[in-house]
Amino acid sequence: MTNPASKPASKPAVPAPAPRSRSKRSGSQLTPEAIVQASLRIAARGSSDAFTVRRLGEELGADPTAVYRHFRDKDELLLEVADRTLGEVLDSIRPGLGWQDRIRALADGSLAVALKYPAVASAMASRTTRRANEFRVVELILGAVTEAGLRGAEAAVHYRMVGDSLLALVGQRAAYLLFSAEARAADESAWSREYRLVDPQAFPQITAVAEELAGVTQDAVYQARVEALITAIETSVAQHR
Amino acid sequence: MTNPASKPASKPAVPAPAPRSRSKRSGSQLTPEAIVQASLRIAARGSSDAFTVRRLGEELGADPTAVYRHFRDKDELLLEVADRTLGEVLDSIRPGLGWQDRIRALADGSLAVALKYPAVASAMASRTTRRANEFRVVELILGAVTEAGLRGAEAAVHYRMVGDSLLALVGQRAAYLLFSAEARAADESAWSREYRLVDPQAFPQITAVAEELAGVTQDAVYQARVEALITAIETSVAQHR
DNA sequence: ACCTGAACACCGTTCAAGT
DNA sequence: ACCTGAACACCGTTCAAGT
Repeated sequence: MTNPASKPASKPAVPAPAPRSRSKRSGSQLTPEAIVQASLRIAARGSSDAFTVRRLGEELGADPTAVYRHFRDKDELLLEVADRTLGEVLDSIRPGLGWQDRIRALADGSLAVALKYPAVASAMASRTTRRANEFRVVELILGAVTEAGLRGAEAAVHYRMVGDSLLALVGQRAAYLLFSAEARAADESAWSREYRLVDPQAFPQITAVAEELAGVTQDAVYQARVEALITAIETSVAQHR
Repeated sequence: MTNPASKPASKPAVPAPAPRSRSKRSGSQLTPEAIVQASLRIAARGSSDAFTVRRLGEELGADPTAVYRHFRDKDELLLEVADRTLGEVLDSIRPGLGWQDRIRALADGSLAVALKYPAVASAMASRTTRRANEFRVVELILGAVTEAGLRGAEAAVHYRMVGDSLLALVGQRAAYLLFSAEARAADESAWSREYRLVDPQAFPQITAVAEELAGVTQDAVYQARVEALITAIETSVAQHR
């Protein structure tokens, strides 16, 4: 209902009268769907292939500017692509879970999809698609906080807490994946080396846990952040009882 | 001091012995400090002035490429500028607070500074400066989680949870501030209008709290996210007792 | 109706040339 | 030793021209 590619390939099995002359010239023949699919392929290549409209034209075998006949600008295309990836997230969540596990599954699925299409997740960290699948995600989170026991304004603000936090969390991970190997190496050396060489007088706390700081994994931080959201909901429920 | 025409008509009344020949030609005479200060001025102008090296050259009254004599690339300059803004955050935290209020003060200060220099906060949401003031922030957060009662690996992972979450939170708010007015309006209309027009059959949860969703303020979400971090630390302390 | 391709107004960065 | 300015390799987007 909300998807723009609403033309349903409606020609049935009966032989089409004219084979729709299309391979004539440059073979392009664009559709919004083809553009979205090409965008997803490029985004899935991660840092090895930038998601630019010129690269997109190449992938489509068309002039770079041809996409402007189907999308107002690159941002509108990005919103559509992002909503498509949200569909992948939703499809990955199996039914029948309790509210805590539903949030965990949403977080896990979001992270997996964000790492699959890092350019999309990184660009969407502060955005809202306002498209079909986003409404489904909102419904999912609201269902979870309601099942937990929150109502009204309390449910609304906790939905926003969860939604914004997950978006930021997976956006951060995706952006990290897009960094140059050099920048990532510098970042990791901070934890593994620089924090061990700090002045113990000036930084006693860092000195005390320098070893443990180097051992913290991204997955441990991810899990702590997701569990913090769940705990916050539980705490709010307990307070409003 | 803020005007770009920095030629100060500097010949004083009394003839200085050797006036350190500098105002000779183009009057630029760059230093790393002057470049950082100019960057902060530009960043403080928000979305009305993009933080580009060409704009920076203009602000300095020098050729845009002159900054490359003092910083390896734009990223290194950004890291230096970001660490400077971290100093502003630290200066805003008054001493003598308990660990919870220390985290709240850090969050409040970070938000204020992020909204003051949105281009910097937005670019740093997934980064680490590895510079002096960042070490001070790490020490502050570690001190808070230690005072709360966490030790070793548990303290380390909770430090990362707090640090990464605050970075993401204020980065999101800063990025939102940089959006075009048009994009912001579209975002707000989602909450105030589109969510009220949703199909009640397909989206019962959204329908139930559509009114409250429109009423959620950014400040309420911000507070919920900060309190979630504090609650997570308290919960972890209670569990490990 | 849709695609092409030149063109525009930007980016960050390099490098030979100036002083 | 430091700054300049042309130049390069990119961006997203517009628009007249093609078919």
